[in-house]
Amino acid sequence: MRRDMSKIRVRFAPSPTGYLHVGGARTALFNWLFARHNKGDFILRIEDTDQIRSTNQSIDEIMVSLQWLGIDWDEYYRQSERSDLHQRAAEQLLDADAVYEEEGALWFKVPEQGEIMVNDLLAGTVIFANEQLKDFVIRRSDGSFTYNFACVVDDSDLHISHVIRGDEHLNNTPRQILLYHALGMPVPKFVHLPMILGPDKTKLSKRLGATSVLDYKARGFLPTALLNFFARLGWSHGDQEVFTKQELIDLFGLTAIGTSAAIFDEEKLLWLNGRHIKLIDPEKLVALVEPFVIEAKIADQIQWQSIEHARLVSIVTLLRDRSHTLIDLATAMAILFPITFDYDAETARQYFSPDKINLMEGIIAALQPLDQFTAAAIEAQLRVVAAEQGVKLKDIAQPCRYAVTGQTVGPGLFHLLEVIGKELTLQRLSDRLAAMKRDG
RNA sequence: GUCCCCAUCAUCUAGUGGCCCAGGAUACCGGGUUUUCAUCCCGGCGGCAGGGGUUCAAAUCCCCUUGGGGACGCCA
Repeated sequence: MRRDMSKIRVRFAPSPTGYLHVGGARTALFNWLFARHNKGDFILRIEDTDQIRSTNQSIDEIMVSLQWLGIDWDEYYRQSERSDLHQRAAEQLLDADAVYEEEGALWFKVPEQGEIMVNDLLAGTVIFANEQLKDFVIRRSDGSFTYNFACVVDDSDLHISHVIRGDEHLNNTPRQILLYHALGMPVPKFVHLPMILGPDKTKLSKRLGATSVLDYKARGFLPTALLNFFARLGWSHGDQEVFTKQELIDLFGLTAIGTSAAIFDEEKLLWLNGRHIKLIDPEKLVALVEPFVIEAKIADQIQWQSIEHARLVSIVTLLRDRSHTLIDLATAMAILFPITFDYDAETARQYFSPDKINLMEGIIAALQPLDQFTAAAIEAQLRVVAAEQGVKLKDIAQPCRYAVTGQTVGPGLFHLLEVIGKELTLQRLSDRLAAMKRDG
């Protein structure tokens, strides 16, 4: 087989012992961006040599997570299916007298003297003394191969050009280099990424929870926002904060990666998600928010489909300015559906007091005759009512808004009413008026 | 304990010896715009961990201290 040896080939090599968390996702992203930027290959290799802890469910979840993020791979391998390769390499070391057997396990002999130099593209040259490395197992007594060994054999066999991985692997690197040398294989370039720490400043762990990529999906984050956020944890491009996926690919480079660990700050992610929600095509936003509307039981499938598509596009365009997540957006969309609001007693006293009955009647009378229920027409009519009643526009707008949306805050009222539609608007206003008369 | 890595506002970061008595972003606090809230715009708060060097000049280079993190498995 011929290969272009200069081609950039990187891999993401997760162990399938749990879900994909944000630290792993960031590592995957940096590898992927590096590959895509350089027109190289991105390989997904599942490191499932720990047969006890590895699960298929975990493999599925990792793949689903990556797919959702939009990180696609060019090749896929499972380390456990490559044991023939590992076995041959082990025998090669056995023949070379580089390993010895003890209690059924195969141990690699580390020279007692000397030192091993790691040339990391980020950390620079790091020197390890052999004496503190100690011999290590490459094949367990059950016949399976350990991480350090399988990793080296696979990276070598797959012609990985750059090993881009978390900082916590830096200490493994001298052992791996020793293995490359013993196997007579070329050593790839190493890039050890600074870690992502939790809010407590310790290593992100699966035990801590809430760091799963899929959790962020469920909480209404956009994959592009997450990608953007992950990229900015350690990587930067001047003062730019918001990046599209394509910009990330175009601009990404190893030299712009920092060296210190970063803490995962959800506040900023929330802000960034809001920015991406404003950036995305409204048509796509409609499709993205639908499952959240259904999930939250704001509307069922039938009700959702009963709304004209154009109205859905209009409403998300109006509502997205104040949405940080798709859940925010879905929640705000409740006004489109025939639900009853829980009017807060105190707020209702303010807007629906008996002295407001004339006002409410005026609003209804003004909107009732409109044939074209458009924002412009609604605004014109409501301004007339305000003038006639001798009050400010807000004194009309707020009671009207509260009656029709159950909220005191929201998008511009005229456009909002247009999207909600004449029927629902008038029905809600009439219901309120009736209640005001009854209670008053 | 041993080894390794790291060190600019609370947080993410720009900064590769002079352009920096340090810039941007989030958060927070004011103000403006608006029918409300948000968005948006303007302003404010806030940092080069400490100490030694090197240099005409250091956030930037070197050393030490301190602090933080990681690794020390027949886990990955």
